[in-house]
Amino acid sequence: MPELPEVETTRRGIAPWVEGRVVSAVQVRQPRLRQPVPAELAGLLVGARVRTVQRRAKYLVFDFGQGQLLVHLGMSGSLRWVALNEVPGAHDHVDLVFGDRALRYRDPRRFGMVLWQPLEAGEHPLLAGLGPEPLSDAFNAAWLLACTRGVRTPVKVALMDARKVVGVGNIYASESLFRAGIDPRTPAGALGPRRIARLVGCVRQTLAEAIEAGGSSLRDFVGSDGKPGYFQQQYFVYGREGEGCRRCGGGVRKLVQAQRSTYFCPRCQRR
DNA sequence: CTGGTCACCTGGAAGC
DNA sequence: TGCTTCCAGGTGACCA
Repeated sequence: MPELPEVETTRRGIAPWVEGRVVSAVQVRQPRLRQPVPAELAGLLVGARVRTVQRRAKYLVFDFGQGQLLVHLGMSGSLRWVALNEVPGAHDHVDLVFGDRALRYRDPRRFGMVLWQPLEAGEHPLLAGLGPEPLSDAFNAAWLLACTRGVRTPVKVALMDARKVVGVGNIYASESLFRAGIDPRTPAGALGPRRIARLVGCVRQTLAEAIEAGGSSLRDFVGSDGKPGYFQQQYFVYGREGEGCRRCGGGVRKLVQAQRSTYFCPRCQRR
């Protein structure tokens, strides 16, 4: 997916277009996403007005008053604001139509989701139990320290645990740990208050800078205005195995943790 | 509870 | 050129 910065960039890109507008039609070409797109989606949304477009973790939350449309972009999803007469491609699975324009959901790998949560049902189960937003005050050193005590999981894997903090994906987990000077293999519970505090700051800084940069330019991501053009962010370590560390010049190494690639500099990052 | 593994799906790149 | 294999931004479900 788009990691959190891409989701936030998408939100900022589409919100001005869809907020306040009324859905005139819904087109579902492929309902088989990670979870099925609700069959009654058109009946629920046609005639309803988008109040706000918010984000919780990597979910986009379209508030319609009587309920929320949750959109998760999975690994390869994107949302674009298109002219209705633009011919949909093979992986353009869902359109929310607003007059002569549409919000078009594309997702080649179909790991994403489009879900409906009625107002009376409260918080969606997938959102319940999520940890704090990384850029909120609730994600602080005291919290991370508390929820890593006794945890033997490598800190990189722990950072990607949504119960501890949401929105830290595979790229930014490696990047944050590089900035913090922490070896990704360190058991989370072995980090003391000072290093935990440093890590919290580095996570926030890494994500904030990426959002500022407009998200990273990745193969499947297309800007919400239709231009495929966020500039590629310069990563410290991600995807740079064998290349020189930008800080010390030493070789960046790659290892696999929990079936995901981790990149780090063994000289700059310590246990 | 924790920690580890698997599954879902397509496409692009690398390898032969 | 063409076929095969590997790998990719996520995360819920399942198991010991």
